[in-house]
Amino acid sequence: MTKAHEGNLPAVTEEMSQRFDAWQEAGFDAANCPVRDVLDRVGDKWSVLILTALAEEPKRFSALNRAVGDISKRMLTQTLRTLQRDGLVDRTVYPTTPPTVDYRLTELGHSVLEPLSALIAWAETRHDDIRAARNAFDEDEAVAA
Amino acid sequence: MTKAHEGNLPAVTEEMSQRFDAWQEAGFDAANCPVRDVLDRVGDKWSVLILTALAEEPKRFSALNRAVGDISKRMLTQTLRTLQRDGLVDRTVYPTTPPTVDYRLTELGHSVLEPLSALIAWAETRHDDIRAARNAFDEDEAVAA
DNA sequence: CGGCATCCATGATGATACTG
DNA sequence: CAGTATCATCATGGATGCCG
Repeated sequence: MTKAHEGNLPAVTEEMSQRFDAWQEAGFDAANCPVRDVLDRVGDKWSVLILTALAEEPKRFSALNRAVGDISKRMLTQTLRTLQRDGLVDRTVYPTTPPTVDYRLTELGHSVLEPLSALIAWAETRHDDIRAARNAFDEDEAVAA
Repeated sequence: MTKAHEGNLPAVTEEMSQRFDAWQEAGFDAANCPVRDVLDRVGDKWSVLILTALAEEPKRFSALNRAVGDISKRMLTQTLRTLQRDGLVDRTVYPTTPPTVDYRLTELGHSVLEPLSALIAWAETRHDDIRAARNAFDEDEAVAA
């Protein structure tokens, strides 16, 4: 019954349970939850990619479009607007013809790279484990059927 | 033009741009992207909440149902299945009548709490900034209209 | 170049009822 | 208790075409 993780990560475990208890007591209003707010942006299809693309230097709309790859102009515009609205990205228009617009991370946008980078690193180092678990699960399922 | 964030977080910035370059070179297959895999789970409506609820101790289905709050049995089942499939959660059935089932984090599940906790902490400390940015943005929009 | 408006397909989520 | 099955709904995202 005892798994390999008994007592391995007490600090974070403690942290998370306390957070959960706090949410419980506060009633946990999902509509106004900071975590949900952030995860909505982190969880959508393009935000993380755009944030990453802007990490090094500001980029223009069309440069972003090329950099991100197969994103449509519609989604690029929409995602950038949301990131801008949330204060993660700054939009600058230069009154040239044709118009020139560039996007850059704000201080807030830069600061989110830190926790985000940790999550991405976890994803990359642990992805093999996820894939293995997935294959095992699907095989068991196939046997059961 | 120079913002307050010039040269503030060089390490993470560097990390992220290198990651982005690596993705570019590799062709960035979105269908088989580790980050996308993780974000899909982190970004959905219930996974983080369930992971958090299971941080301290294993819980039974109905206990989870109560703990998480307004989740439907349907979504609880579905989310738990996915978490189990990805190897983050372990499901144990005790052959009693009526049936007893409990869910607990695997080592992999525990390990993701670390980067996740950092992201949640960021969300909670920076949420005021996000809200402020959002209000400012919406006001400007209202003025323009 | 940097968008916006429109339409549409898909998947995610919710409500409800039923079951071993 | 711990689900499954079915249907309805809604948000997300893609395709296309137009504009200053």
